[in-house]
Amino acid sequence: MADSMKGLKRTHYCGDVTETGQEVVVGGFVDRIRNKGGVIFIVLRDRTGIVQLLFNDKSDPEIFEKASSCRGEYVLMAKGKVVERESKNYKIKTGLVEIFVDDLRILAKAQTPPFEIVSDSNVNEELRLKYRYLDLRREPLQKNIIMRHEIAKVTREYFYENGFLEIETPMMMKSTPEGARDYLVPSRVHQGKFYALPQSPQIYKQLLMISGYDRYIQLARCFRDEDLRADRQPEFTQIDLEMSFVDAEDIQECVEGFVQRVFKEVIGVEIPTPLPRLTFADAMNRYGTDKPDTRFGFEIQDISGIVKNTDFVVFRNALNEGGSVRAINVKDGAGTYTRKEIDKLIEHAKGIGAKGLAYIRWADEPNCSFKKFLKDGELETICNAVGAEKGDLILICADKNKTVLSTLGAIRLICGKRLNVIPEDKYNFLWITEMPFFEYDEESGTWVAAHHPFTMPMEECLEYLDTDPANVRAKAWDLVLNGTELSSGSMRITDFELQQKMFTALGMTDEEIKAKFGFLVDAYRYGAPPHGGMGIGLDRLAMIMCKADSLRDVTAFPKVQNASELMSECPSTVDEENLSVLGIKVDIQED
RNA sequence: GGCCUGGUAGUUCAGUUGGUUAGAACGCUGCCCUGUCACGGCAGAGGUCGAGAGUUCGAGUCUCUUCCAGGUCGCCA
Repeated sequence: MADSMKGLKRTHYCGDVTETGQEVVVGGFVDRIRNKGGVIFIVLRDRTGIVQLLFNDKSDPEIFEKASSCRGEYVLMAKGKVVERESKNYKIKTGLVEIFVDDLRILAKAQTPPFEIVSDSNVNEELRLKYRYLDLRREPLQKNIIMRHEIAKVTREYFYENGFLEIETPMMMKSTPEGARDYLVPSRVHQGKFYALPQSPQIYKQLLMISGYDRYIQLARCFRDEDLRADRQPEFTQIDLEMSFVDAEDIQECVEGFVQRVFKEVIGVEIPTPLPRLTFADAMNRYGTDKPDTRFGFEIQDISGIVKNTDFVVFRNALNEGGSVRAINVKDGAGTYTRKEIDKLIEHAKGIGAKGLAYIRWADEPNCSFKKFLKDGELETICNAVGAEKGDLILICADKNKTVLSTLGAIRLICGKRLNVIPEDKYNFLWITEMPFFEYDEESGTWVAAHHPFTMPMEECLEYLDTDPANVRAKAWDLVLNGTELSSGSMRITDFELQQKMFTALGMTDEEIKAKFGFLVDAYRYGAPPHGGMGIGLDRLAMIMCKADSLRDVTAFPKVQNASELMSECPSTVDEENLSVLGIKVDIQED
C-alpha cells in the first residue's frame, strides 16, 4: 500500500526552492538517487525543475530506510527544512540548497520505465510515442508544451485587447467535397448521412461577419484526412480570425502586430514591422517555392538566354519545348563536394521529377559535367552570369518551368541545410502576395480554384476571368516564416453577382452551388460588410518558436505518419452492434 | 501509391570476407560506501539479431517477401 498524503499540503514547486531556513513541502517524481551508504540524496522533479532531498541515517532511521527503498520515477511527497548545501552545485537553480527531510511519503511506486527519463534522450521516437505519458515527463517536451500554452495565452490577450470576440463554431458540420478529404462522423438519427469535422471554420466565420460580429477569433481545432509530414498533423489548431470593414492591408497590419507581440513576450525576440513582401510570381522565380526560406542565398537564376546557343541538347530541348534553363550557385564550399555527394543531389532531383541536373563544380578549376558540348568561352560566360567563383557549385536544371523551379527550390534547401548556412536564431517573416486564383489541374486538364471559391480576385484581374485564367490573381496572401507556411488569408467575395460569376468560372452548375453552399449564398443576399481573414497555424508557430523539427514535439499526443496514435492504437475497429445502430456495414476492398 | 533511410540486450550502438559461446556503454538487481550531484567500487541478471521464406556444411551478415517507424514526392480548395 502506498502512503497517503494526509496532513501534508504542497507549499512549493521543486524549481522554486531556493531560500534557506523555511519549512517546505514538495511533491514530484524521483529523478535520481545517489546513495552514499550513510547519507542518501534523492533528486525530486516536477514541471518547474529539480530539488535535492537529503536523508541522514543518524537523524531518523525509519525515514532513512524508506528513502533507501525508493527507485526511479517513484512519486514522493517530502516535508523538511531548506538548508544550505555543504558543497554547492552552481549549474542548477536550486543547487545551493537542499531539503533536510523529516517526513517522507511514497505516494506511488513505479516500474522501471522502458527508457530513461532524461533531457538529452535520443531514444527511438516510436518507443517514446508508445509511452507518450513518460516522454512528456522529459524536460524538453515539458518546455515545449508550456511554451505552447504561453503562445496561446498571448494570442488570446492580443486579440481580445484589439476588440475580437472569441466565438465557438461547430465541430460537426456539412461535408464539402472540395479540397482536403474530410473526416466523417456518421449520424445515428439520420442513417446513411454524415457530418464532417471542420477542415477550417471558414464558412462559419464568414457567416459571423454577415451576422455583424465584426471581429472574430477562435483557437480552432481543424481536421484534414491527408497524409502527414513533419509539419502536418491530421488534427491541428488554427488561430482563426475574420474582420469586417477592412481590406487586405488592415488584416496584415493586425497580424503583424500579433507576431511582434507573441515573439516579444514569449521568447523576447523583436520582429521589425512592416514585414517584407514578395509576390507569388517573384517567390517562385527566385526560390522555386511559395514558402521561401530567406535566411540564406543560393537564389535561382534564369540562364536560358545565355545557354540558348550551346550545343547541349538537354538545354536546347527544354527551351524548344517552352521550358527554361535555370541555375543555383551554391557557395560556402560546395565546390569541393565529391562526385558521390553531387550524385546524391541529382538522385534527389530525379525523385522530385527532374530528368537530372547539370553541374559546374569549381574546386580548383571549373569542372563541368557538359563541357564537351560547350564552345570556347561558354563555360566562363555561364560562370560569370551566375556570379561563380572558386569554391562554388553551380547546379543547372533544364525542363518545364514548373519542374525546374520546384527542383531547384528543393535542392537549394537541401544544400543550405547540408552546408549549415541557415542561421538558427533568425526569424524571417515574409508575406507572399498576389497568389494565383486558378491552378491548372493536369489530371482533368481544367483550371480549378486555388483557394476556396469565396476568395476575392484582384479587381484589375477580373477582365481575364474568362479569357486568361493563368493571369488572374487573388486577393489572397500567405505568411511564411523561415520556409514554413504559417498562415493563409484572403478577402472574401461579398458581392452576390460577382460570386455567381466566380462559380460559373469554376464550372459549377446552379444545382451544385445550391447543394454545396446554398445557405451561404443565400446569406450573402442579406447584406455583408466587406470582410476577410486569416488562419494562423498555432502548431507550426509553436514548432518554430520552440526550435522543434516536428509538430510532434509541440503536440502533447500526436499522430504518426499513417495518422494512427501509437499509444492508444487508434483508430480501431468498432463492434458490429455499434455499427448497426449507425446503419453502417464495413466492406474493406482488398487490393 | 512512388522514392530514400532505419529496425541487434530495457535503451543507445558496435559486430570484419558468411565461420567458435553475439559485445560495449547506460539502465536494472544485490552488496559496500556520511557530501554526492551524469557519484564511486564489486558482483550479477538480461538477446527468437523486427517477422517469414530462400541460398549455404554454416546467416546478425547474402537474396526475396512482409511488418513497423521516419523523411520526402503525389496529396494538403
